Amino acid sequence: MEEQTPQPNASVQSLNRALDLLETFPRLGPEIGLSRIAAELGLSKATAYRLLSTLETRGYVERAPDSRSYRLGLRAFELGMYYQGQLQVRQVALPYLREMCAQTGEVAFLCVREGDAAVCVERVDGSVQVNVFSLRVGGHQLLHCGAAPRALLSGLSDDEVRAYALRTGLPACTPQTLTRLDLLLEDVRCTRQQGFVVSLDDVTAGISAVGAPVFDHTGALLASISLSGLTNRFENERVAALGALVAGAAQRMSRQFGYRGTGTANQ
Amino acid sequence: MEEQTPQPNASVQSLNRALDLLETFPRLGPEIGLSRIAAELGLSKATAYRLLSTLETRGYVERAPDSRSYRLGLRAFELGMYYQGQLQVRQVALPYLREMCAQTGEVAFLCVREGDAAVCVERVDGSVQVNVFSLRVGGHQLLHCGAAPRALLSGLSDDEVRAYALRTGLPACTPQTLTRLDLLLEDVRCTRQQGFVVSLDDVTAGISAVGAPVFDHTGALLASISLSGLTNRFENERVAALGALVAGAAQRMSRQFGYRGTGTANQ
DNA sequence: ACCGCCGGTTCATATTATGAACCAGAGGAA
DNA sequence: TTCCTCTGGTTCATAATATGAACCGGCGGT
Repeated sequence: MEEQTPQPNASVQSLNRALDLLETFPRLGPEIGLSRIAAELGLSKATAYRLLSTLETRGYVERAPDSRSYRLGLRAFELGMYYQGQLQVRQVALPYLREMCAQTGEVAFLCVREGDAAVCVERVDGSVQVNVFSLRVGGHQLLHCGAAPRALLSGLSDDEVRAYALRTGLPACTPQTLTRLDLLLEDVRCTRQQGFVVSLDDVTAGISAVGAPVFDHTGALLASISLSGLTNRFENERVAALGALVAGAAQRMSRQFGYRGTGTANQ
Repeated sequence: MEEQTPQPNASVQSLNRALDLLETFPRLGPEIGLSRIAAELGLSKATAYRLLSTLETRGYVERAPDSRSYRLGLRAFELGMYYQGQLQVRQVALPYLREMCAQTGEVAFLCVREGDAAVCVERVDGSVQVNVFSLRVGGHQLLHCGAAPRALLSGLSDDEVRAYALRTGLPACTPQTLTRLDLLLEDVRCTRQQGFVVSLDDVTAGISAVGAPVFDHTGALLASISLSGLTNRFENERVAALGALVAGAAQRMSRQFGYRGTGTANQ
């Protein structure tokens, strides 16, 4: 209770604690015990227990089969799926993702930005089976690693990219990850010019992708799409073709949202 | 503040209010204004605003593009997808769902029980395009309508079925819905005997399905699977074949969970 | 039989959430 | 234009609310 919260806005602390609690499950493994949770959040067991009880009766938290520890509950899932179903950019994107998959056999992703991360909101698999993607639907990825994330990054201004680099420090996923700001800025400009990102092994070794950003009628960055697959299927000429494909799809999507620009320098 | 909550367990009321608020979005449309929310929840605007602000800074609520009204946020989606990814029954079920789809061309569902409703946690589409299913992934359905829901119902005891009927009143979705307790009990017993449910137009006209329950090693009901499609593809002989297929898949799943019984009367 | 740890519970305390009343601004009507 | 009525947002004194130290009873290992 000896907090010195600057209180930037009105806020409800017990709700914040409950949200911290819910987010503990993804952080610390699917099932956690009461004492662990309390310790982790810096709460007394009583407080943690009350929060857990409330969340449990509401279905946002379940008891594990051993009935000792807790895990995330079904209601959380229901809310999340409702969000996905309502997301209009997803509705617009789905046919394009399917089309790209059918044409190429690769895997198509749709991502939106959340702060410094890209969140994958949809994935459509093509004919080629690949299961080593680090990006799950509903999962995060920093904006400078991967095709769809970097497509989002390229939709930001240079200043925003610089600020992003300062905040995150551009950690590397693989030796191919762009970890220097100057190279990243250059890449971002190149991306804006040709209309698509090329990502070769920069998030997972052996996985490559191409991606492109989607804008709305105000020119604001809305989402990004990508085509991912095994690196050995991404040789030079095909990369150009795939890039043109995603860039074209992204541009048609942007038009559908009323965007009048091109998002590229040529064309 | 003049509540007479019997307080069955420890509970945090501001958290309850926040959860009510989140659940308001699925109930009352994707985007809602502050005043509407406050009125709907019986809160003062100040309280609703504080809850919304907290949820918004945490990403569980977003502002609509018009920046006046609120909608569900990306974090809710992330949590939900984490739940789905961790759900072990889904991991086990997926190959079976895919197999059934590939063999039949129909659409396969996986449902789990949540109180009086079945919640769809996975859907795998076959070769036949059908988009009129009332059951979305993450969506509800009362237990007495539809193949997968009724498969869950058949996993309950007769007394539980009776209690369910009393609670819900067995509302009808279509003229084919079983709305009489005696018929429902008979159907449930029949289901247990033959090992699968047959659902003909009882939730949506023109849509039929077969389903079967999945049990764990303690014999507790874990989930149910179903195959759904256009009714004109569900003539008598094929229904029997499809029923045997889902019942077999469900039984193999149950075995995988350590269930030693058969769940049926024959075999 | 012991000990330590677990989840769960109690209760006096004061921190915390509360809503009536209040702004400022947007949009419609006249 | 002016007026009016909505909206979302803010303030502040009040008391209702959440809080954690200390406490159980039970389980598992030693």
